[in-house]
Amino acid sequence: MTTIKDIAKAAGVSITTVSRALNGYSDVNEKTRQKIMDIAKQLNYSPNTLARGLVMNKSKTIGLLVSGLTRESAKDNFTFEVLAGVNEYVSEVDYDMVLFSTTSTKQREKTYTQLCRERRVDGAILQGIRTDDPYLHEVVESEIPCVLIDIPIESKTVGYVTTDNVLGAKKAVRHLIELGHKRIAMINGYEYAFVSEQRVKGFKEALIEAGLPVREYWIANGAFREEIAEREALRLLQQYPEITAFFCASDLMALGVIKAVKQLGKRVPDDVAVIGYDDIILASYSSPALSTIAQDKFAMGYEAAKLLIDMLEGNAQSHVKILETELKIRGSTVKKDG
Amino acid sequence: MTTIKDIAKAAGVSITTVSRALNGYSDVNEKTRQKIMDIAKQLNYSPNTLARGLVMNKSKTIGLLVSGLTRESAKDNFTFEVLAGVNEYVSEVDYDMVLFSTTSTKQREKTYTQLCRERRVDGAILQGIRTDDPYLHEVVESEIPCVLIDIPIESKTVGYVTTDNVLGAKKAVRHLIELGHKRIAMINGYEYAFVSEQRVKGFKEALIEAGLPVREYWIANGAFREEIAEREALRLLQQYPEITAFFCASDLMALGVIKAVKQLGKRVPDDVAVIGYDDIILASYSSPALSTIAQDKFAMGYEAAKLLIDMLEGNAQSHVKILETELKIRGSTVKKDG
DNA sequence: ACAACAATCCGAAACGTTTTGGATCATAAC
DNA sequence: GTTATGATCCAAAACGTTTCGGATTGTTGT
Repeated sequence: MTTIKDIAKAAGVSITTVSRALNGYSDVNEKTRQKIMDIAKQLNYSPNTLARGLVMNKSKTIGLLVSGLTRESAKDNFTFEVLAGVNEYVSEVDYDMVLFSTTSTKQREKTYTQLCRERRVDGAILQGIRTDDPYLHEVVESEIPCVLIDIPIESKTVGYVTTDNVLGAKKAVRHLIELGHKRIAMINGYEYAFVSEQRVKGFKEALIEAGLPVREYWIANGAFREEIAEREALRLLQQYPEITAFFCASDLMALGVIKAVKQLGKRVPDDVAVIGYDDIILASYSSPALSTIAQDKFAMGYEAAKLLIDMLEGNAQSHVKILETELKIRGSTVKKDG
Repeated sequence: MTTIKDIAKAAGVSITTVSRALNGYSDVNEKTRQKIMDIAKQLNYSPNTLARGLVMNKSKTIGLLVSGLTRESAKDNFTFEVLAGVNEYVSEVDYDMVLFSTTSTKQREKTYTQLCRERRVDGAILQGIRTDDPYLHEVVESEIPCVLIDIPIESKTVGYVTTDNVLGAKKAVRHLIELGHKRIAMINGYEYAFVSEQRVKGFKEALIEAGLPVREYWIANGAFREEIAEREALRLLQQYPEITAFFCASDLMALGVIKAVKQLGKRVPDDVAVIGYDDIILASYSSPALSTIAQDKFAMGYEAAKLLIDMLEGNAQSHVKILETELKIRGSTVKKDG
């Protein structure tokens, strides 16, 4: 592996000059620079990022900390698309991305902070972690710059990107109401998710706006899991057969709800309408296709990376980025007659 | 950030001793070791991997080179699951993974090899790259240890993991034949994919085994893309209405074929049976649910990482790992009557 | 002729580790 | 009493880069 030293020897200059030539400093003669560049190419030189990182005290690497990078999480292509978005921006600006995950079977004994510090990442993006995750506060309180996805914490070193989940939920519920639904239930995620708080808030507000009663007992938690949502929907439908529509805090749960409806011999959307949240791939392929609130997951990753790197390089205007959501009407919601 | 030097000072020993104590060498007194460990913990010490990597000349990091980490590729959860598998093993053995992708809009001007050498990855896993990708040979010919997914190249530094695609294809076609199909078409991927070569081989062998004619003009390339497969299937079905079944080299293409069949007013599986390959998430959610040859994508990633790291640490028995496939029968194939 | 200045170069230190090749000392063997 | 042995420690070099503070020229202005 050729080093700066080899180039220096071949070019008959000092390593200082080689370094400065390669890095575009102005105090090196254009002719020597050319010569050095040529030799570097000819010797097939690649700089050693470890050495550089060591002396510069930064690695041009960011960490993506995700929880739940499991076999099953493929269904929910959220993580994947965020990852793709992060990767996209990161490679545009010549950073690298290293992936950390907590779901290894033998629970990793090192904390996020330790991981970040050992690997000398310049900053981190956190995706999919619960608000009660102990690591969350550890990271936030450490001085490692980070941006959170869907958790609104802001400080000198932490920012976040999210969507307006209250508004998103409202859009969904208003849509159901416009279709003529008056008896709407909700399957939420779990307590320790910021988006859950927000979406249920939007749900209630939309009902109130329309002059409809808010029935707490028509709100159930599905833990963002398909089967649990199915079970809860089944329970609600049996207990309260008058329900005509479901608003779900995730598409995966909406799919579970659809199963529950079918299981009771009812039809979607004619007997019970269902609307989800996220717009995962499955949403448009299920039958009936799922109406949903679409989030641009790729953009969330992209913007998170952009925000983080802007913060790292000291040119971040703001530490928060709110993205738009969009109502997608498909087959699982339809005008209610009668 | 506390260093080994701080610990040395605090403990009143040399940095050598600290290093050796922390790394479990035997030539340090148990009492001093304890003291050093305590101080290290108390000072919240994390080793600097950059420095370590620099002197040891290895980074305990592997690169995952994927092509096609785009928004759209989420449909095809192949990449994601492989990634999850790689991540799983890598974190089990305390390595790290950095992601490289070629699909950045502004084509990354650096080659894979340069990326690998700059970032000082110890080895690389290549997934989803075509056999005619110029980078492929570059990587294979460089001395960077790597393992390929679904490309059978083997050398002192190169290994691969794949499945038996000939057998897999045979299983699929035999299944169709057993159901009574005699006029079977195939939608393949593209020329520059090893798996395509193999699957079409299996397709033909299965036909011959059963004494059925091989009609080259019933084999079309769908480029692993849903719309292209749909178009090709449409063309074939119009030109040869006698076709009663399709074997597709990927599930995504199979979904396209199903669309084509429906578009012609025919039904799946009654008029035309369709079987895919991969067992992506969508397969079990589409309607009808797609029969397919399942590959354990997570395991492929896991085994690739294991193989690579075994190679790196000099204890790889073999450089190749072949995984099993499994026929999954769902709604898109059914006993043919008449 | 001399000072001032710009252009171009370089030596050496620094970053935080690991490792080599001893040094020191106490104990055991002769 | 001397020597060998083992236990425990350490100084210094090395990894490949960046950068600080100057050194060496040649040119310009007076």
